[in-house]
Amino acid sequence: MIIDDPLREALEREGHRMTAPRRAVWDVVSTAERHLTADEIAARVRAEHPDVNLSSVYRSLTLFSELGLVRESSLDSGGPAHWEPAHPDDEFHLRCRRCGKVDHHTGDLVGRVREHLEAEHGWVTEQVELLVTGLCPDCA
Amino acid sequence: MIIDDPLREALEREGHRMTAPRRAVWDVVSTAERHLTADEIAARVRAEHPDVNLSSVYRSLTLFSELGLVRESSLDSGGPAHWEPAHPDDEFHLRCRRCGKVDHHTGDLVGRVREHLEAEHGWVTEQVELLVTGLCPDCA
DNA sequence: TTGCTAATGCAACTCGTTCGCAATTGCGAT
DNA sequence: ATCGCAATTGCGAACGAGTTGCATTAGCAA
Repeated sequence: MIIDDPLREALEREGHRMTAPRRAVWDVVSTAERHLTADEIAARVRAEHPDVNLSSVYRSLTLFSELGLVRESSLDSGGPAHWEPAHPDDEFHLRCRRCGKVDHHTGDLVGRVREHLEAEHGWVTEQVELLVTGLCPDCA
Repeated sequence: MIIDDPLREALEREGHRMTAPRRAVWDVVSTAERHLTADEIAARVRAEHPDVNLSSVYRSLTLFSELGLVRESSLDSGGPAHWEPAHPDDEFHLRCRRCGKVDHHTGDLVGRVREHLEAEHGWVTEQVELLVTGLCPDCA
């Protein structure tokens, strides 16, 4: 018995249909060990569902991001976008310049940005994206 | 008499030639009141130099970013990249969701990220990009 | 001024992503 | 159950930002 199905819940909440492509895309993204491009997602989806089209993958991802299930992060400008399950935005990205690895890191920095901007400058903070590029412990 | 010419200095330092298109692109970017796309830069350049090609604008911008003169920031994933003069990276971006305005803001947050990651986690921080999306004081 | 090479203009091309449309399919109503 | 219709899909064509190959032009050192 499935006790927690965020995809089904989110779809029903907004009146969208549960379909095989959507299920498959969600399974791939939500269990991926790293950020995937749309192409990579399509490839993994097709291992089980060979007929799923790339456009459907894109459409699913777009919908999921509107539903708050996934997040698009264009770490390298120019290249294809990468997708990851949504996470609280006090988590940020660490990208290693040499090996390309992307880590997540959690800190209170994002919360501090929010407080500071709101109290001192009147900005209402909705989303914070923090990307740190450098060398990971292995490559340093 | 020109007392400070970062473009000429940077070009000479690495053995590149000073050309009319490069001069014009640099003038536009370095005096722009906001971040511009390559297309917008080309349009402004052509007001004075109608023959400058879009590819030359792209090539100039790519070179300038290697020289550390400009920075590419892909604030909206999907859309065209925006370009701005390079600035110290303890300055970060505030983008208003409603009016689209992009402000700069300086704080010690970026420095703190750097220290924390280096001391506690062994990461060598080279570049920090921080983008805050929300509502500016006018739109809130 | 000359000569060599970097840089340019132009057009064709790449590639990630989107769109139009006919065929399919989920799912609420019957 | 099954019907009917709108949502969703697959497919291919289109789109737009950015890049590249190549013949021509033009810096700049000698």
